[in-house]
Amino acid sequence: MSNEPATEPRWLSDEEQYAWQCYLHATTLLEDHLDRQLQRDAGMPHVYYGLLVQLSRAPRRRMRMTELAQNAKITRSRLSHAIARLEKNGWVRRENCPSDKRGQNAHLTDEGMRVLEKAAPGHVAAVRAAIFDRLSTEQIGQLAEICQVMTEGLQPQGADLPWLR
Amino acid sequence: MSNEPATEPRWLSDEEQYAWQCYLHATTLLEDHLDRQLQRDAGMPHVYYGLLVQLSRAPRRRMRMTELAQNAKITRSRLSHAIARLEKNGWVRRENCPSDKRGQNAHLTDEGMRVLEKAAPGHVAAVRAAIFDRLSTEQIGQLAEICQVMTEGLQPQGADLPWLR
DNA sequence: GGAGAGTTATTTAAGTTTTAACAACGCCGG
DNA sequence: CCGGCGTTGTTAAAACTTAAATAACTCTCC
Repeated sequence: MSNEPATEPRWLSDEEQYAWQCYLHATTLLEDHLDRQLQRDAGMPHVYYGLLVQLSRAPRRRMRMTELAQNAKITRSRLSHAIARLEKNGWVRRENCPSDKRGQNAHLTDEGMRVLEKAAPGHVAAVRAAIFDRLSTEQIGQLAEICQVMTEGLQPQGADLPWLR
Repeated sequence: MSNEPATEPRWLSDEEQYAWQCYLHATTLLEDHLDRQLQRDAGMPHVYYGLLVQLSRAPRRRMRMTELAQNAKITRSRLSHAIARLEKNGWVRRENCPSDKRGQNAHLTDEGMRVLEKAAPGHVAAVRAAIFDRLSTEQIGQLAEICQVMTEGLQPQGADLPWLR
């Protein structure tokens, strides 16, 4: 077993390097932008908002911690902290899972639902303004396609597909 | 001056919503992946690595703090902390700016350069494996184009273009 | 049934990021 | 020259994330 690179590393071509710069700039700017927008208008960062969205779409607004973490692409640890905070806000409550004594369900409260409904229009508007009102229909399809390919390569091996929709 | 939305919010279409999910998943997975890869192989997160890259490309491996922050798309505060950490590692050193007594130059040390050179091949390989070896030439162009459009809408108004390359 | 292995969720500590406030300096106009 | 205003970079405190360790529970297999 050896660690040295099998060959001279294949560097990025000019086009690739350029695309990579563009990608990094765009994604960090967007994430920052959405974080600020939501922090200002809803009092929480983007990831936390995403958790509420997930819960709002789940049956009975409840979801097991692990499932929620997987859907949101975050670690269980991070989720624990996040839910603790959201619980303090009164937007989520924890419940013991009846079928598995280890388990917890995160439950979006009515108040959490209200907060979400109040924040959603502004958030959608921000997302629109940053992306979908700027791209052609064609480009939106291309973006989805590209991101799918990326995800395939990054998804932990054997992650249970189908993973979206 | 009123705050209510002028009209019913325009929600995302199915295609847009799908693309948005794909985007969020792909970008968070990639960022996590690169963070882990670099943490493991180079002892620093992706953003910090990006700072070293910027410095390595600058004349005399030096750059003013504000300029570095702008290029890396992070706040000056965040940069201060980051440079403090990198300085502790011996990879960067601060120097007073001769022309402006308020200013500081971040200087990539020889040791920092070695760390960077050692980490670069693995990092490029990871980026390749996640993106560029999976996308067609056409898609790479599309990605760059899309990210450019996004960036245009997010760049702080009047940011001094031309901003890349 | 029970040992061993895997799963679920949390906790602790360390590291990172954000926000707001601040000190120090440069620049411009009177 | 000097007062006001903008800039540069840092800092303190709070918030957030990560990594590793842990307690409690389930599952598998004999």
